Amino acid sequence: MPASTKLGTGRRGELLTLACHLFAERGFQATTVRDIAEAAGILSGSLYHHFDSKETMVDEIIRTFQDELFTEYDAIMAMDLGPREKLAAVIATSFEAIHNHRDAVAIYQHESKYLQQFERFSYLIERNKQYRDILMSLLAEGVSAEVFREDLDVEITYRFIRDSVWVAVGWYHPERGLAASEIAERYLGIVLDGISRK
Amino acid sequence: MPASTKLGTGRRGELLTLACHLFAERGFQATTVRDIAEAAGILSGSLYHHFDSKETMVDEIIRTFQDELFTEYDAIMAMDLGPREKLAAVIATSFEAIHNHRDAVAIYQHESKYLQQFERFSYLIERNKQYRDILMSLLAEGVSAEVFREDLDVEITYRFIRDSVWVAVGWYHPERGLAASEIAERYLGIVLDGISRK
DNA sequence: GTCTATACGGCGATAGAC
DNA sequence: GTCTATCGCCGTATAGAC
Repeated sequence: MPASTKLGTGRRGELLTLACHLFAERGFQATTVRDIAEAAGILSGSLYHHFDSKETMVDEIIRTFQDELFTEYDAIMAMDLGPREKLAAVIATSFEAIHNHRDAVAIYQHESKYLQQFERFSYLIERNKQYRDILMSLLAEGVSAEVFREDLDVEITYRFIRDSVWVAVGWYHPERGLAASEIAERYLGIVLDGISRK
Repeated sequence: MPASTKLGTGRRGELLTLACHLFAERGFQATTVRDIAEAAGILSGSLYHHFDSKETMVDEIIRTFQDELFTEYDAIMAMDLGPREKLAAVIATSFEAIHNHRDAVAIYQHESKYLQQFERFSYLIERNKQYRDILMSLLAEGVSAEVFREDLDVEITYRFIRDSVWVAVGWYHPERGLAASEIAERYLGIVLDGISRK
């Protein structure tokens, strides 16, 4: 499946996909409405027939992506698995999201801090909390269940996993390398067992 | 030592420190020369008595920081230590850089990709190569010396360490938590031995 | 659904007075 | 070393014709 396919159908969806690609590549602020219009072969004024503003575009892109992603996380959390297996599934799902929605992940990764300052994007803060709850609860549960080290710093480990997974969007390009599932597996190998020889 | 202290003395250094802070907080593009001037209590035109352009400012900030950082890396690589100890020292030095030069690290972290497109900042690409050489050689040496796992994916591990160390600038604030050396130690605990209970 | 034309503001940068 | 004043450009967004 190509990246970023679910941004709606028709002309609106097409324009959103183009915008998504440009936002991911150049950054939200650095991408002008004229850039987006040019990529679509129209003039900037015509964009406003489809969207209220540039902010509306990025809003819709991020919302669509996050709604799908967290639906998948919820499904994993509802499964009858141990914390180690759930953590593995969450991480695998994250790498698959990078695979399937690379542009949207990149936008979220790079523009989230900037966009959070606007009321309109307050849901980004909610989603951050939700993601934090997922990872922290899995880590804590894993420590209790004695599958993770008893001296694990849950807070630092959470941040460490969160950051190191999502920044992979900066270098992971499935078409020129490993599949998402293989990357996830190797990543898990490091996080779970470390790089030291036993 | 407070963050970002070595940006020169006198008025020029003061202005650079202010700019450094704003660039780190709001981003390079989102920070206007008027913002910087206002923070300094002067008008935007007056800035041009000290600097050619906004680009000159960020250039000087990044160069100063990187020159110091890589001097430290070079010193570590020249020491008579094994790969595991050198890796530990490189990582500890990186966390100390986040501690001592948080703003400069944030700027490098967030603006590097954007700035690299200008010839003026081609040294950023050189520095990336240099950093990659340091980590990759340590990892490869560690595998040969049988201190790291023989099946280690050196390329992925390099990216993983690079990314996860530097993104810590987004959340690590020494004044409200652990010292840099303690963070480095816990980080190393995860990377070297993983989170699984043995 | 797109174009023409344009408003309006903020941007980086400059020249010369003080 | 700073201020006054301003230039020229480009940003988002709008109104109305086609």
